[in-house]
Amino acid sequence: MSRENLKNIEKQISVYKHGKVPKELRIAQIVLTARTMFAQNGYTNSSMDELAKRVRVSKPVIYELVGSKDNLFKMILTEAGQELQDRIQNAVDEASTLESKLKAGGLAFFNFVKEHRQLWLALFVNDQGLFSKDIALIRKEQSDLVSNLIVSSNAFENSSLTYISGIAHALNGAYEALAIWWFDHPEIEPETLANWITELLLPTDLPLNR
Amino acid sequence: MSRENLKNIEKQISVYKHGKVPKELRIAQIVLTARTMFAQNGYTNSSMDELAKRVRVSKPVIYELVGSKDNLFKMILTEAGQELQDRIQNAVDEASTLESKLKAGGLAFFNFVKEHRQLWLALFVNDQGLFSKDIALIRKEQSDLVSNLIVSSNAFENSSLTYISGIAHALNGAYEALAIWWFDHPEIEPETLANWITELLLPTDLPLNR
DNA sequence: TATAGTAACCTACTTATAGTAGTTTACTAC
DNA sequence: GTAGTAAACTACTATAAGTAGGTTACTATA
Repeated sequence: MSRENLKNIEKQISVYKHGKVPKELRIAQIVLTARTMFAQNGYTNSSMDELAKRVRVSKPVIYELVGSKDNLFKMILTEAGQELQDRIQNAVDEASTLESKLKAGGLAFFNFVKEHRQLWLALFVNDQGLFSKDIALIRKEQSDLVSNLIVSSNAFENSSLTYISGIAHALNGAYEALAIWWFDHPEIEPETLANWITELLLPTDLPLNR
Repeated sequence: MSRENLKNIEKQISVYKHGKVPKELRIAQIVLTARTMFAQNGYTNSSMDELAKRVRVSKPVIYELVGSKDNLFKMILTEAGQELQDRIQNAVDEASTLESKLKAGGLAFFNFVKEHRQLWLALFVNDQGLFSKDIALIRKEQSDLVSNLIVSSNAFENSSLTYISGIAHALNGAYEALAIWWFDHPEIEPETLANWITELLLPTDLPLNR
């Protein structure tokens, strides 16, 4: 991601005294500036007027070079997605056993998020602001429900509350992702889905709807 | 959710010949109409002008009664979130063992999604359109990676590809949710998070970072 | 060194949509 | 039948995406 950083690009640009900068360089500057802007403000709260101001260029230049706000966001999204994917794939490839592959892949993912917190949030999670807090609240309530379930069952009796809270959120994320996946597999019964996740958490040797 | 349906409300409204409808009734009509509109078009692609048209009222009436587009969406989001929460809680309460509680809770969730597919998507997942396809593509690539991992490890050797695909998506959802949760627990190391999910999937009896 | 061609850029607009100021209409109580 | 008010309206502002059409500065060739 961003093989060249913004400082470099702008140094190169400063050479062109009267402001006529070659296309490629200008595009790189726009994309990198936009990436920062989206990370700071999210998609909706970023405006093309502001971007033009930051790049010190008029709006039609932006549109000429990157097409539209949507397209600009998609470029950034796709590039970041590719880097994330590559990093996970490499990590997995370099490990040998299933367990070490899972650990390595997970670690690669969390390291990516750590390095690009704001950007990751803006690109992959939601259009920050507006409703993220409200949705977070609903998620928290559901996770609390799961946490209570786990605690009262003594299934993880030697575990810390932090761990349980994290696992509860992870579990809710799993349900949600499975529900999204379900849109493309509508023939599956709700009972089956519920069984899948239960079985994943509490493995039994009983034959299951797999 | 929607103790009264829209048909009922509009029947009551039709009594008021010259269009002066009591506040409460009008609010109910607006909220229910908006819920349908948001479910159909998502937040961004819904406009207050269109809502006013559907309700056959001028825009200031809408603003007088529900404040703003944001607020309207939040009302609907909160109500739906509350119903979802209640249904899961009831299902969990009525079951006895941990396993049956997990199944019942999961089933309640998936039934809710089934009954309100479009609305659930619009409220809880994303502002449809724009980037949902691009994000879905990235998620799919990552899930494929996980699927391949599972298949090649023979960890689930008697499982169908559909099941494996679903589980892979669920697992990715778990990672993502844990990363979001991480924003509120930044002191935790990436390694710890990666271990948590690995351990969840492949339980060992070794002591762990819990 | 003049000038034709073009890449890069600009000013000033249109369109869409959230939100509002100020006014009018119909029902209600006396 | 008239005063008061709840409900509604017309017509506006502001912001932001996107565009039409024209201008400027570099480049190649005579």
